[in-house]
Amino acid sequence: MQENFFHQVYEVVKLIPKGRVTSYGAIAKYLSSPKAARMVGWAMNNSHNLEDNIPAQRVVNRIGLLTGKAFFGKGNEMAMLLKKEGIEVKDDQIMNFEKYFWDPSIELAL
DNA sequence: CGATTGACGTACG
DNA sequence: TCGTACGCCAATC
Repeated sequence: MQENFFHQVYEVVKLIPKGRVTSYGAIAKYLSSPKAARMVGWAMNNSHNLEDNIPAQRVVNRIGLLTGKAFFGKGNEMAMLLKKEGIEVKDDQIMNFEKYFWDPSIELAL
């Protein structure tokens, strides 16, 4: 367990199961900072600089929109990765978002 | 070193 | 119900 907010974000993101997605707010809320969703996004941006492979494609905004797809390359690689995991993505929007939603505050909290 | 921005979300008018 | 303001913390200008 790390006390750094950023590091905790990375830990949670790496724990996201394949074929599931979560939101910045859900992670922020899990870290006891519901309004710190922006920091989660920032962490994802910085994650590209990390050696660890952070599945940032599984992290989207609260409505299931792939807001950060532009950071995955020129094409819609982010949407493609999600589709490969069995997630339905239409026009950068995850279909049945609630169905694929993975809430750390529920899945990890005991 | 001070001000602004940023892969968001909640609160308030 | 819709629109605007603020908070979160670090990085960048």
